Amino acid sequence: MRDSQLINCIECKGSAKCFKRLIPSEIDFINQYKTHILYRKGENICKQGAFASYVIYILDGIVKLYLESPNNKNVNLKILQSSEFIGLSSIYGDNIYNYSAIALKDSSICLIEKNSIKHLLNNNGNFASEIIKWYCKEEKQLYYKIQSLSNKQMHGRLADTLLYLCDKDIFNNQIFSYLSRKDIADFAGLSTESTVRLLTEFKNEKIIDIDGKKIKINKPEILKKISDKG
Amino acid sequence: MRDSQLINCIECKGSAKCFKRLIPSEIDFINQYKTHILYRKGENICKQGAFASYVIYILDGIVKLYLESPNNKNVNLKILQSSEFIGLSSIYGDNIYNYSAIALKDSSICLIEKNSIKHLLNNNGNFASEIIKWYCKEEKQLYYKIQSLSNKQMHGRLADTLLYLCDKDIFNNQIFSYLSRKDIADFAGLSTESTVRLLTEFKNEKIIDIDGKKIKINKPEILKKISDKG
DNA sequence: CCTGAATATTGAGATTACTCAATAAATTTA
DNA sequence: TAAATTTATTGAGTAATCTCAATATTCAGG
Repeated sequence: MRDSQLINCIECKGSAKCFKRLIPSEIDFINQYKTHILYRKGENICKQGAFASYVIYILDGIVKLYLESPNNKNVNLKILQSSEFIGLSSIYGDNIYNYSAIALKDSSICLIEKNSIKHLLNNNGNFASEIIKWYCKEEKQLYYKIQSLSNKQMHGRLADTLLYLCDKDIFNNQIFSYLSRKDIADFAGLSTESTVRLLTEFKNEKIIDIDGKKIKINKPEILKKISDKG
Repeated sequence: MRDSQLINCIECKGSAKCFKRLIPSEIDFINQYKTHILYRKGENICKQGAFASYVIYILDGIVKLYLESPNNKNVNLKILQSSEFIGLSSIYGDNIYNYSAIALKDSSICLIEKNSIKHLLNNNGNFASEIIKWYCKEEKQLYYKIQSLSNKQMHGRLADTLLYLCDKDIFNNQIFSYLSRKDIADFAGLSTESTVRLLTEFKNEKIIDIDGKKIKINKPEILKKISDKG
């Protein structure tokens, strides 16, 4: 589904902070090099290892970013929503996506030609600065993830995952309705069974409430303590 | 030890690619906002959680970057050498270092005022682009690390670590003389004892050669296979 | 060159977390 | 709505990896 004609960058409401740093002629420029697509729930938006000739921008939707391994296990990196980029790093580097992304619900996506973004980066330091800001945040999250995965055991890792997925500043509590137990497990780096067992344990200790797929944190302080202890 | 007077950015030979994108007046500018310091082996160059008011640039040396956890375990992120930055992400973000760095041998370091870098980023898209290039590479490495830590078991993780540390394009084979078994363990996310046992195992299978601290890969194909299998 | 401290190695036992299998619940499809 | 499929849950056994303790080796300082 393609409708570049219909959606115009100039009046686009889903515009990220960095686009606000562009002057009108630059917005016009980028408008020529983008395509708009609707992805259905469950569809792959990008595939780890595939050629990356455009940068993906989420206008509206929920997308799961994850890494695939040869041994057929996945790690979930993060959930992306409106106004977020996928595949920025393909601008430089290998011309290949470093991760896979899948739509968790129908999602409205813009594909932007890599070279047009590159052009803007070279010519507009303000725009580039915003992108660098994005990388700063991103980097910090990845460090946090590495720390969690390598230094903590099950309880701590699941606590980290729940604290992330229950963060009100990022998600509304609907997010769990899009996630399976395996999704949660892949965030925490656990097997699905271990995840289920631990969730029940947390529930029995009244740390969380479980209602079908919905999970709610009851005692964030305790969960934070579990996260810190590892 | 401080000698900004002596070392001048204009004729500095340790200059990274991004600095080559600066015009003379900009180099002059940055020259005013930097300090040069010598760190001795074993000294902390930056500390996770500490205020970050400058960006650190390695003129010459070997530096270990690592994450600390509340539960007193470390993960090693990477070894940095000449012409590399530390703490770039503090430019935006929290004003705090997200990791610690320690000198593995006497290292010559430049401290550059954060705001002067920020100024250049905003005004020189070419410079900013080089920094973004750096982030692209960085991000990829971090993904690889996450994948290794969360999807692989001991053998695969140690194989990844050895393949990294033995990479001729990055290090000469001296690098191991600066690393303890615990350092290697912290790269692979293993206990020191498990690391030692596995190294012996690899040695007995003639996959690697061990001579004291020095480690050499004998059969890279096999090690890669172990890495892939996880 | 000797001595004390730090690092490396090995073994045994304990713990963590996984896998496999069976069952239950939820969701989709016909 | 019923059947088929997928997802979630639970239990039991097993594999992976860690911890602790003992010993050996290396390294640094006097």
